[in-house]
Amino acid sequence: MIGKYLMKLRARDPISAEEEAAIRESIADTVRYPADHCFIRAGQRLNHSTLLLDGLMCRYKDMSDGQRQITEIHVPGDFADLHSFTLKHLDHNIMTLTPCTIARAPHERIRKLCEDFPRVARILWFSTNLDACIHREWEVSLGRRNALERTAHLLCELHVRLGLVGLADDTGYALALTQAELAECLGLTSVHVNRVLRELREAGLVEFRNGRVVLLNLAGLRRVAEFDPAFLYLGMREA
Amino acid sequence: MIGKYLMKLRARDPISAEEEAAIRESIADTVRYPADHCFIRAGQRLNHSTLLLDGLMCRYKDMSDGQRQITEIHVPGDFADLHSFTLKHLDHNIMTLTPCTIARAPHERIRKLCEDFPRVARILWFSTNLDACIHREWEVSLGRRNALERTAHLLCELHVRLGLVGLADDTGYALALTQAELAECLGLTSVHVNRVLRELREAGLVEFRNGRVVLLNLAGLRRVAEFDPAFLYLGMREA
DNA sequence: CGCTGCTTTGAAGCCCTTCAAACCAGGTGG
DNA sequence: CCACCTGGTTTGAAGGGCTTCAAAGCAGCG
Repeated sequence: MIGKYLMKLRARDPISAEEEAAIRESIADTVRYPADHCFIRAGQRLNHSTLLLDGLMCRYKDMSDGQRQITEIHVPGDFADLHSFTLKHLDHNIMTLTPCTIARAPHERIRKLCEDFPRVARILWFSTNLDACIHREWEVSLGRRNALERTAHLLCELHVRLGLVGLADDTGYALALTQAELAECLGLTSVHVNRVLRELREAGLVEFRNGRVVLLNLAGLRRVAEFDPAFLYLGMREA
Repeated sequence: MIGKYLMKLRARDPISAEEEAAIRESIADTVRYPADHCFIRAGQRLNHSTLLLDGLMCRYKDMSDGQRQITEIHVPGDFADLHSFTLKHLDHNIMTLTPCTIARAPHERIRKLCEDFPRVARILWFSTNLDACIHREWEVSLGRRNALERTAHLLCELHVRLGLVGLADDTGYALALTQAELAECLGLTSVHVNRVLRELREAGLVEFRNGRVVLLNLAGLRRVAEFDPAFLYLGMREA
């Protein structure tokens, strides 16, 4: 059930059988949400964290004029709000983009898990730091990359992150996002995202149609984005 | 010596005398760096974390064309690279913006501190999550706010963060940044930052001259930025 | 078979960049 | 003590990338 999560953890750190069992025990129940469902609001007091098992969700902030900025996309195997364990309420909303299955881990159980297994605590801490790495890379995209590079970069990022949990291969991956949602990630308008996607398609790099990203030329796409996956810390970190 | 750090922690969580002593013991030594000195490079293996005692520093990423994006500014009392405790190497560089005094905490001591004091561990974890909150707010600025709002927002953020450690008051604060460095935070050119600062000055909101931010109309500045300090988690989080 | 939501395209305009040059203050050496 | 240099600030003019506004096209679905 939480196999994708363990798969992702083990891509970066070894996990013993005992640790795995303890992690599994921290899950209380699983729930299904429909698409476009905002299930965590900024400021709301939280006492559990949400592990995404299936589907796509995002963190976002609303502007007063109705615009929104998505600050991170979550793929299966991500803890969408593990940071609420220390923050207790969030500075942003979280919503589903597609129908989702999630598992819930009460903060009380996470606390016990961390105290019993300090190494697991560091791994959980690491995973929230990884969210910050993704945020930083988005800051670079939003601040310094033009629309084409920025879009290409996001598609590369999602390719790697979905690949880690077996949901992407060399040919591409399923991505049930609208162009408007992409625009909300990229700090662009949906009109311009549409033009950029056309440009990427006509350049023979990538095609995004009917909820699927088809990689026509991955090396070329990465070159356009100047994509370096190092920010995702794929290898083992300890000696 | 690490008084500003404790001051900042206590703005958000109570710290007992015993915990304070343990935190103090995790510091090995203090060092001084000159201005504009890059002392941590992306990818470099790290075995200690850097607590900023005095001065300003920043995290930044370089682009291939020589541009850079600053992803966060650090003020005294900030752990500039506490995340290296779990990441072991960083995805970005860290450099001083002014001459700085820092204290160094070996990862080995942080590990012991966390295992002996799980509550302190959660507070340290919280503080890296707070960096992520700041990153998210910058994503919103870079993605959705125009140059005027974005600049105003950053000046408001620094006002609050410096105020927390006694380095800002109602009249303003010292900020030894160049307009080019501001531009690197804001995803703008220094030319445009200059024009925006003039606009803020002529609107009677804020004046930035000779390394000092003079607040002429804080309420007005916050209104322009639509600044809400909630993302900095100033209050106590626990019941 | 006509909604509804998403995609696509065109035309006009604006915010910010680029390029260029003048200005200014502080520090250094003749 | 001033001439010079250097790094930062300021301003102008032109251009471009992205937005805005508008409307047509298209697919899935009741």
